[in-house]
Amino acid sequence: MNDTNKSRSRGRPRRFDPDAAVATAQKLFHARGYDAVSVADVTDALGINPPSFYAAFGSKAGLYRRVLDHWTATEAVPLGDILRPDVPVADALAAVLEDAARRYASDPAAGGCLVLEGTRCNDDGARAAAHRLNRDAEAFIRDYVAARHPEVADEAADFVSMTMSGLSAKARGGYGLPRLLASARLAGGALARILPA
Amino acid sequence: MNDTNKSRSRGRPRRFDPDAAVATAQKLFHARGYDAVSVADVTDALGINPPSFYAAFGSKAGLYRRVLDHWTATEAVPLGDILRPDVPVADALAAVLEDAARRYASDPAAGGCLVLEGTRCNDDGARAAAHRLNRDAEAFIRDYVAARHPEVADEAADFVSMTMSGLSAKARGGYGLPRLLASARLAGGALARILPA
DNA sequence: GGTATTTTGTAGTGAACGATACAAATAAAT
DNA sequence: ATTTATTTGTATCGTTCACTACAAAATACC
Repeated sequence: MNDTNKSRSRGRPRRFDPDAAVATAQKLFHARGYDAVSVADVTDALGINPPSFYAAFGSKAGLYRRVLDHWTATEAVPLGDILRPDVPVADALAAVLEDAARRYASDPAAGGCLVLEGTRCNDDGARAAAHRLNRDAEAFIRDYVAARHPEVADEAADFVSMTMSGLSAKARGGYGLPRLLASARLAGGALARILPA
Repeated sequence: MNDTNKSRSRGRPRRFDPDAAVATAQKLFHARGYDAVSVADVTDALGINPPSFYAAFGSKAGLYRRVLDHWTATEAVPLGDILRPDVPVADALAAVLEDAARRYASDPAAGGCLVLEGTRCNDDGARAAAHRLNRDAEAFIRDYVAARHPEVADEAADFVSMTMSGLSAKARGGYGLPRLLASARLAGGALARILPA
């Protein structure tokens, strides 16, 4: 509201772009996990000092929340695109698993899914933020299945979610694309048994 | 060698039993994970002081290694019992997944598999120890499958391992036995497609 | 009983963590 | 040019971590 360009940026200009900083921090968090990345790691990578960091992001968890938002907008599995109403449900869910396998393996330096791995960190606020995103995704999948197969919606959504967690864990453990893809396809095939076209 | 009962225990006797201490520590590590358990947490739970702890276990990672040994001997999925040569491979692997689901859900306070969760901790030594156990289990499964279905041994072992990681993650996330079991059975069913009886 | 040996309790080590106090430095607004 | 708001660099703060030095206490051996 009072953030018009009238009273903006009086004084020394920022030496860094917050959006670019979020992208850099995302790489760090993705590669090493929330707990293993210190604020000093971030400030070193950005070439800034702690006060600038806290002025921009408030806290380590605050930066992580912005990283999660950036991730969901750019690199998360696009559930809204894949879960189409004109495709058999089993095929759509199998496509989600395949897409997850490809994304988790796309960056060998990174490790699995930023959100799923974030749900295991030791900071309450950061873990809660990641859990919230994960629950939203699970609910989205469950609702998609329920529209056509309500009696197995919970079972199918749980299985997809469980498989994505397993794929993410294995990606973090060093599995490459071929192995992840094979496991994802095997899991996807299982869905056809409870979700007839 | 010179640990005969001749030169044993001169001075004040131990106030705690190391074996019972390992069991107590196992509960702590299992419930909260390696990183979230401090040495102070352990010494408080045991009613001992840090010097006694370090005299008995050497280090936090040293205690963890003993906890892992105790776990594999008592609470790990008994692969040697389940993977029998007189059972169809697909059935045996499905039984492994079911057993894992039951074990991971058996203690609501605990979270998943001690070993699998340990592979994600931030201590190099502890993580390596957990990874080693996990690799051994994977190799055991792979060898079992290879004896009768060598062409799909890697694929099947990867899938079982990935599913166990997913089950453990979901157990840690709060899923109860019914949901874990449903996902485990769905995954087990997928194995029948590549492992004909 | 005296002595040797081991564990105990207290206290504290250095390092790393997330987060700040404070004043010099800088550039827009007047 | 002066003022004013903001960021910067430096130097921490307080806490927690894994781990240890040291001396008093307690028991087995002689």
